[in-house]
Amino acid sequence: MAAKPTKQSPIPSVWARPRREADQPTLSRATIVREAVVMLDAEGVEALSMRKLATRLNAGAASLYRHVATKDELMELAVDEVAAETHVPPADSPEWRAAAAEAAGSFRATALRHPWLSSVLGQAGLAYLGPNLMSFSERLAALFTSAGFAKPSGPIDTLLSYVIGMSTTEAAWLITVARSGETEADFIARLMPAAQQAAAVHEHLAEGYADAVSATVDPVALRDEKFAYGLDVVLDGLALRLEA
Amino acid sequence: MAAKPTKQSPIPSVWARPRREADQPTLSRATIVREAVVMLDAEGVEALSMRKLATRLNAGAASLYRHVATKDELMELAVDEVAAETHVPPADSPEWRAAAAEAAGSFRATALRHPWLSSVLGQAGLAYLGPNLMSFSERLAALFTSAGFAKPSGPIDTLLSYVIGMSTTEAAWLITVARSGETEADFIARLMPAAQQAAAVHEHLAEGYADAVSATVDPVALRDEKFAYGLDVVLDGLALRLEA
DNA sequence: CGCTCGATGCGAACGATGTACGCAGAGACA
DNA sequence: TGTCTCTGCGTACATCGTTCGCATCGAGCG
Repeated sequence: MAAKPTKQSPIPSVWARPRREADQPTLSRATIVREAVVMLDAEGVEALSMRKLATRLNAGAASLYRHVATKDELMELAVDEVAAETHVPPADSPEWRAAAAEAAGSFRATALRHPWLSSVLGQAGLAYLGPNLMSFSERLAALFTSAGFAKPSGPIDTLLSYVIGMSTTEAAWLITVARSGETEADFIARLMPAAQQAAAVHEHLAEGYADAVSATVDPVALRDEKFAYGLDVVLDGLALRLEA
Repeated sequence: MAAKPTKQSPIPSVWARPRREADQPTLSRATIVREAVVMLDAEGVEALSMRKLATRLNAGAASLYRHVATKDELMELAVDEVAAETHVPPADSPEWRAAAAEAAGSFRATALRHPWLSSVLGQAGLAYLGPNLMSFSERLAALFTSAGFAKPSGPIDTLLSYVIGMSTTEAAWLITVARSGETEADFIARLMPAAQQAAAVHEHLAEGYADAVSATVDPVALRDEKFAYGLDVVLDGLALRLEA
């Protein structure tokens, strides 16, 4: 609605009156959250303001508050919205390790697809009660109990902590890269001198950086590998617990 | 300096002129960062504004920008400031597992002491190059290489990811609790009905919540235990890698 | 001793933000 | 036709991060 009415209210005619526009359905919690996610993906967390979001929806800023109590609440809804993208294999799959690995990878993938997610997860208002995150946990619980763990909360928390921690770090890195406007490889190349200088005092770190400089490989593959390594470590540790 | 001069510049007398106050040394990057940490600890991340911080330092808001380029930069400095509180045992300690566990616990402790840390870590501007965080990594690298790992970056990233993930979750929870003004136990009690209802649809989760309700134990001890479990899992996984 | 100069502090202002208030129109049901 | 509820929104307020230009200070130098 509201196809920008002119400043002064004009002739009070039915025809001049703004008509509900059919293309943009109506303002609703769902449309608001969906558009918020689009904006967050496109411009990051600090570019999302209630006013800009409202403008995108052909609405006034105050209108949003009819469907959403507060911006923080909007954020929680946005988190749960993208949580729907995660995928956990069914519990009856024969190999629990592969299933857990796939669930973990799926979480990481959505966290990297929506890098703002990680910044928001650390914020206060717990979105952990949202239906989609809930069902993610539930499916993990099903997976681990069917795998033989007596109490699945231990494995769940361990796996999720690792995945969240790694994804947060990666997402923060990706945001920084994106902000530079360069490709990841170029950004790394430009950052190396400073990093090396900062690491020069620390013998063990300097060694690692020296390696990194020679390896001009695909940075994406490098991150994938790093994630896989830690994931394997965690799953190994869990497997050990399964035999007792 | 500047003990609030009166609005109109009064009689231009030496005695009326504001004098440098000796008790509050001077405005400097160090004092600013230190006070910022105090405010963050006391009132959380959203309560820290440049104006309020300046007022606390008997200064004008604009003055802060002589020592700090931007608020984001201040935050990075604050992160590195508290990173100095972490502790890693010397590399030559006989038992690398105990040493790694102590380092991890130390990180978690400071993350819980400064719950705003986790929210900021997920934010963009990488503070990972700060000197204190650097030396934390360095000491971890020393520890793991001395333990026998060929390339310490794998274990470091794995361990840190787990610790960061778990601490972030815990800190977010603690912030929510603190905001309620209740004790953690009371808050849990008040939250249980809603959580149970939300979990009711999910059979495996409902089970876990049923457990939690009967266990009216110390919530702090429960969190400690949860952290220790996951930490053991990670260290077991790493130990496995050491034998190959 | 007097002058200059760079460093430091800050009042005021700008644009943007999240949100409260109260009115206006629209559809439902009497 | 009249009333009531729901939805949209113009306006306003307090607060925010940050910039600009000026005032002040102390050190160095002639």
